Amino acid sequence: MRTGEVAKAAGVNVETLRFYERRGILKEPERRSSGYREYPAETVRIVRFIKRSQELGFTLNEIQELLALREDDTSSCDEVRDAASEKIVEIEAKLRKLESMKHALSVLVNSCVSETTSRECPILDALDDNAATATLKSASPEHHNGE
Amino acid sequence: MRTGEVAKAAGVNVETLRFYERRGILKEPERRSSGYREYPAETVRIVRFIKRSQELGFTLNEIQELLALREDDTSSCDEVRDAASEKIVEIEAKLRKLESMKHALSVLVNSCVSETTSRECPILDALDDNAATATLKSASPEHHNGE
DNA sequence: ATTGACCCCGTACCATGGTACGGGGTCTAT
DNA sequence: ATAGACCCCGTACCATGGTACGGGGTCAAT
Repeated sequence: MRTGEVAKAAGVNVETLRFYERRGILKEPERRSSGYREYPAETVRIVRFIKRSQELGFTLNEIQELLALREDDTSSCDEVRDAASEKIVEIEAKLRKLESMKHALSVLVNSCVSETTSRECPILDALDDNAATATLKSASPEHHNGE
Repeated sequence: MRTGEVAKAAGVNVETLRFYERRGILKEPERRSSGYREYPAETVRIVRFIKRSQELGFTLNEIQELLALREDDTSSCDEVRDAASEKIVEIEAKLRKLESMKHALSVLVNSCVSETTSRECPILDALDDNAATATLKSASPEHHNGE
């Protein structure tokens, strides 16, 4: 497939493909004698994967790691397994946060349905992971500077 | 609370608070006669909410909308309910994607445990939402340019 | 009344993730 | 053989979400 085809099928800009290649997230495809890139069909799926992953809050670096897990025939199986497990943990954390966010919004919707005014804001409540009390303590220097 | 206190408690930079204020995502706090900002304790929770939401792939604009849902006493309850419902739908979509991603990684981990080589990459599979066939069709101009 | 920790403000800069531009070759169809 | 659609490359630019800087005022303790 040529760049335009891949781009269209994946719903991205042609430039984006070039960008991903420069970034190293897509590996360099074959070239025709003319210099045109010739992508394997798989590329479309990879690009979609990237886009979806981004929507879920993964950075390109993280996505690159995820993609590295496949095609990692050479390196040890243990490494791959560990890396994947780590990602699973991250994903589970995201799932929990989303769930609590969803819950908060549900409460909001319901309170809204039942009464016509006067609801207390559940949004912040539900997203305190250490809950209520933490607010007043001011301490706990929990940097999540991570990555 | 003063800026430094809020920043520390929320685990962000002081500059970030100023930035959020400029951006309009945090409303302008009271000022002392000296010009010092005097934040309500609640601000800490708001800022944490922002940070967590970002990790889940929400943009500051979206987060601003979410925050607008609380404290929307003035406007109609219907509006708030609708907006919240909309967000819930978005969140559910994210949840599904994360689940399928998690599943893909689990498959990877398991295949890795059982055999020591030769696994076919489940990562891309699991994240095709329209699955396999879509790849070869090239058509379906499904822009998710969203917003 | 001065030192140190904190706050103010404006402005500049940074990384990430692209997008756009523009001059040029390629490829197919007429 | 020439137009129109596509591709190449490099470089510049953009929005988002901050961070850093620097010159200056504030505040509490000594």
